[in-house]
Amino acid sequence: MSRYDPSAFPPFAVTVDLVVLTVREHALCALLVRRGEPPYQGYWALPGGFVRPGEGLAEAASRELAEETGLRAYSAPGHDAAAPGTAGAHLEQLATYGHPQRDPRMRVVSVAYLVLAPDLPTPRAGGDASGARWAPVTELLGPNQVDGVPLAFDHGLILADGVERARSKIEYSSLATAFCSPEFTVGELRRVYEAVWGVVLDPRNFHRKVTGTPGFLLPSGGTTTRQGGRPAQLFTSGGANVLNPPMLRPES
Amino acid sequence: MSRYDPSAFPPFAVTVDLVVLTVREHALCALLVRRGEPPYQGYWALPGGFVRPGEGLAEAASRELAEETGLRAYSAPGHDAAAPGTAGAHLEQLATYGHPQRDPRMRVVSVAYLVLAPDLPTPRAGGDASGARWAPVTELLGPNQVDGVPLAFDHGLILADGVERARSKIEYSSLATAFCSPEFTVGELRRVYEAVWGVVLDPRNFHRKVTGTPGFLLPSGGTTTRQGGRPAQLFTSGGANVLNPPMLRPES
DNA sequence: CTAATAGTGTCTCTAAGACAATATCGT
DNA sequence: ACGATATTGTCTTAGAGACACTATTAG
Repeated sequence: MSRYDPSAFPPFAVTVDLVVLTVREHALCALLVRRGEPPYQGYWALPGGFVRPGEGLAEAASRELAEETGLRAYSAPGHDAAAPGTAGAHLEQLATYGHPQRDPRMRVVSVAYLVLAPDLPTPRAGGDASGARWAPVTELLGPNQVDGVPLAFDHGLILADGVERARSKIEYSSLATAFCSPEFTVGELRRVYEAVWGVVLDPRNFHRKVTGTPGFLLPSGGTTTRQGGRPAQLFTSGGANVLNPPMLRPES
Repeated sequence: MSRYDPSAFPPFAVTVDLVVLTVREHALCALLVRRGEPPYQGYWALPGGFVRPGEGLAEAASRELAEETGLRAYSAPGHDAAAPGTAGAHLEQLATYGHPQRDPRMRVVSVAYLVLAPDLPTPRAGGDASGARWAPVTELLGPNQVDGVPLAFDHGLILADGVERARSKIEYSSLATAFCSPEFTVGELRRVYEAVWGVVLDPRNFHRKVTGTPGFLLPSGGTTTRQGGRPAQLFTSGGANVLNPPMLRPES
């Protein structure tokens, strides 16, 4: 068989799976859906589905995200305005999983995408999922499980990779702002870092650092007192893709 | 159609493409093969090929690498001993490319892998390739081309992503040692950084930095004078996956 | 000897971490 | 006033970059 012979290719199914992360109540949470049919019926799984003919991979991920959560995603550059009543979310490709036996029925290659979203109302169940929930990732990692039951397929592994990507990427990019509303305070951003890394940060050093890193934050002019205490300045993301100097994770 | 209905999936072909990088004569070079058949007949392309039924993705990448170069690859953890007469190479997944029209004949999703190898004898042409060569990446990037002709398919984009991954990953990992022979000197390692980043580094500060970073280098005891001048200590890779503090790319 | 590369030391400056102190709100 | 959060400032220390200097080889 020649290298690119189109008439003799082995048959594969291609799916996308989504690691959708948000910060809720000071904890990093992942979106799970309950499978309504075999295999793994009744198990919790990552949202996802088949890539359609003629549809790009990121496009498929974006579509599945909208179907299951109503979220509108923007890929890395060029933040599309979100439609009214919906919120924007960061979307990027994570990795591809293609172990021959990862699906018991047939050969499935799944391209996983990572989505970072601000805190949202409880997800709506969409598609074939018979339920959806946010679960704190600390409960899902380790022996990956929900109430003692692991996630379907290799989704525990995919989730772990997604969480690790998010934890490392907020070090050297302004991606942590994707977990915040369009306007946010330094304190809110700090609580995002604390939740994602699972650490406690010094508010004074954090403030000096983020406001002193070029391109990280843009003052929007307003102030808010929604956290109580002295009113805090509001910022929007400066959109810098790479932070210099980077934010450093403690205890390393 | 339900989310994972195995009887109604759209047909995809799945391939692997390889971005194989090495440092030759103080330049970062990529391995290209010449296509022997349409489409893009006569164009230079990345090595690659179909994933076989029952074969994992990394396994397919490893097989294609061996077929086209004789290189034996090791995935990130657990460096397998290379077979006699062959050299080991680092292999990791890069990204997946699935634009619906990326192959003019049919729907092909390609999982790209990044391979970092020490300098080697000129590659042997294998498989259907009617030729193979190392090309400096500085000539291939920008308006991606070889002698004014772009690479086949979207391989220019894949190559650019692979080079960027290599450039950023040697900052915070000991991966640069994958470009060196098993035993190497600090000067040889510095020339790797200079070639990959396209910069000139201060030999004195570089020496202080790499020898002072825990887990980066292990003294092997021997010395060599293969560079001329005062004999240099030989080191092996310390295997640290994450460098702390990281190597910093100048001019940022 | 000179040329070349290896390796050490010294100085300056940036920035991280540990705090003290002040500012401005809700109650 | 009190408690909470925001923000500024100060001190100490680690580490990056510039660069003088010494060490050890080949020719």
